Amino acid sequence: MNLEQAKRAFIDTWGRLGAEWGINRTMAQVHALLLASREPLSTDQIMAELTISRGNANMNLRALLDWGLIAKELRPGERKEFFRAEKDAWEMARIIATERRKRELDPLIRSLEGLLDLDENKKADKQEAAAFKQLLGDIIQVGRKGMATLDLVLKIDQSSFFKPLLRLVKR
Amino acid sequence: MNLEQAKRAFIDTWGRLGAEWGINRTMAQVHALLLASREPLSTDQIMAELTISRGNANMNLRALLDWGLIAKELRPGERKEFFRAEKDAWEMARIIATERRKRELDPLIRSLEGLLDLDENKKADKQEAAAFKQLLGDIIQVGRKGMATLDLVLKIDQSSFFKPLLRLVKR
DNA sequence: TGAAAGTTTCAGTAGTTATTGAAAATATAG
DNA sequence: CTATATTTTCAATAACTACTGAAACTTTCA
Repeated sequence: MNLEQAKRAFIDTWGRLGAEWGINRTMAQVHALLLASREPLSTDQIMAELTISRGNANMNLRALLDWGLIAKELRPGERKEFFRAEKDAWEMARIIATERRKRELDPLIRSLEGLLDLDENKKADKQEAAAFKQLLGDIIQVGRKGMATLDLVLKIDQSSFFKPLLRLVKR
Repeated sequence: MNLEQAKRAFIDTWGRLGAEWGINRTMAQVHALLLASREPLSTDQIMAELTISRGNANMNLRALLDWGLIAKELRPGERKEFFRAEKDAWEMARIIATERRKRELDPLIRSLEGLLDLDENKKADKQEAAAFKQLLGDIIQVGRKGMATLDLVLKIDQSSFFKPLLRLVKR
């Protein structure tokens, strides 16, 4: 397998991963393409590589920008916009985890918490309500603990502090 | 908000969560319904509660069984099958994490590893190939570390050892 | 063994999400 | 300011996924 094939396979795999975890397949593929590319790419290059339409490319590039996974890069004298991916794997993981948490987990936990203040009007409800509240409480606790651990892991790792610095030096 | 409304809201929220994280919405709703229910429920009860068809109910019940999130329960003298959900939140988390990892993350990491043994035939490739391999290596490392941490968190928590025992005593 | 109760399968369809392509909007250079 | 390059939007449609309902199958009981 040569480099070109390996890159293709990577784009494919990353796309599948995205689809499985609730991220648009094309968005993940565009991300992979930029990750695998030494140089930043223009919209037209991305369209050509992935054989997707301009609209599709534009939409997914904007989504990636919005997540903070890629950045625009302007070349002096060029009118086109180029895109470059954040390439530090830990930083990527941090961004993805933080974004998904912000967008999905936090609202979820908040709405579960909202369910906790139900009032039992009927006497018969009491026992059942207690069991239900216990369940909600446990789930919320697991959610919290999971998030806390994630934070810890992502913050503690040394490479996330040093690699960005290193990259600045290398350029 | 009374208990009935809170349960509805819980089913709704859990369903949304499922959809966001790549699990069939109905599957998550059936799961939530069983979680919120003190008694085990039959297929017909589930169909009625969620207003879904028999086929749909059956499909998603089988999927939940397959994941190990619910169990069949037979009542003496009854021909119908009843279903009961695993209710320990930590055990649930463990099951979901383990299954998703087994089904999705492990194959992913294996295929990324497969990409590592690419051969650079052209001299020009060398440098680019090195960068690409570095990227792959980093991603694999992050994946591994994430999984290891998850294992640790889920194994260490005391409640996952003691709660199942406790439940046996309570019955 | 046959009828009744219950479960599973699956082709067709509904519903949802992603993609296209062309038009509108915006930005740049002369 | 005008022409041109580039990006953005969005209605139409394609592609995909989930759901239904009825038929086939299985199990149980008399």
